[in-house]
Amino acid sequence: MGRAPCCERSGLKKGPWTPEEDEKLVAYIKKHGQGNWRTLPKNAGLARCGKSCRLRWTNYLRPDIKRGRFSFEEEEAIIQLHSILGNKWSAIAARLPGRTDNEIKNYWNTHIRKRLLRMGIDPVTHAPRLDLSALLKPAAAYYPTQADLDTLRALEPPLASYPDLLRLASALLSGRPAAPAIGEHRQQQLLPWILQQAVASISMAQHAVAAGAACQMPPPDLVHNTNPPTVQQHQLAAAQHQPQDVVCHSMQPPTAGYVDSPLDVPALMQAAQPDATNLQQWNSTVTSSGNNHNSVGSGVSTPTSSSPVPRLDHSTTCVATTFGGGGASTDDVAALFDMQLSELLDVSDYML
DNA sequence: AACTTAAGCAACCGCGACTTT
DNA sequence: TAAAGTCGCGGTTGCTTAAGT
Repeated sequence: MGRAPCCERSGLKKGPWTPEEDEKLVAYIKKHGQGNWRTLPKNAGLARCGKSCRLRWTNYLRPDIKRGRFSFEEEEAIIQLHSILGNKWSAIAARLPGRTDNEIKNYWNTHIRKRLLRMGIDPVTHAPRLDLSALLKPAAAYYPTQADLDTLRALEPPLASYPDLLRLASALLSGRPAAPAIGEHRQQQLLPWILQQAVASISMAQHAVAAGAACQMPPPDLVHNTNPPTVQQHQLAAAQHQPQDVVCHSMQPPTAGYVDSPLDVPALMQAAQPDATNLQQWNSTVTSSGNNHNSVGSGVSTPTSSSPVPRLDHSTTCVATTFGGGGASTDDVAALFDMQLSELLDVSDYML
């Protein structure tokens, strides 16, 4: 069944198309229709192979092609369709009006695939690479506002440099043997709260710095500092210099809507050894400032607050996702959490 | 300002499926 | 029925541009 590749003929041009070539191709197809790609280039006066012409037309020149950034809805559709169809880009494109298979394929490889990997989801099987369902579900319940994301993204040093926060989160999620057991349900409920605290803490610290406060913490310009300020230090500094014109929506550990009984904070602090002292101070600062509504955090959102931005809704996104029983150990999850907390928050690409 | 690196995207290539002779 | 021809798909490459140093 041998067949010579159509582009092997000598003298045919390759590479980027010129505006003149585009014009010729469009004019010909408008007049004669697509017809026979093999004979089209010759008839249209193009020194190209038919394959190249077809590609140029279907991927770029076709009048019904939609240009510009993929919408959140389109991205959701791609993920869902891919979970069902796999790498059948043409089949996926057929369900997304105005988008080409090539465009979807490129977008998948450069954006979606990376994001799924960051979230611990295998982009091929759409299953978690570890058993992260317990992490992803509460993360999905937290809807960062644009202000939240701006705060986190502008953070110097980055969020990952806050060992106290990360350690607390890891301890809570791993349920270390030395600590009182923390139920899976509680762990799921705690993650959004931890993320909220991160945003609030950082925001408070930044307000303090902006106010030019003389405080007990090192200056924020610590990119190269091997000992970045602790959350506690930020909190202490911020508590002394709270602006009065902003309101924090929620600075308390989750109650209604999140947990069905009060948090046992001392037990959690015990779980967060060896930095329990720092964390206890930090946490008490956080919780005590929760009721006065004078604390800082211009955009800390609660699950019930309305958010102006598209929401990362895993219940929709993962509709066709199979959460297999990964069987990862709690240490695995803790290690992964240490590494990926900040990345789990990186949903800024969903912002328009 | 110059250089390096990374990201995005258009285009190419090889192959398989389908159609025609 | 088999060879030849055509088309379309998916993987990959390489160019361009933006961002970082």
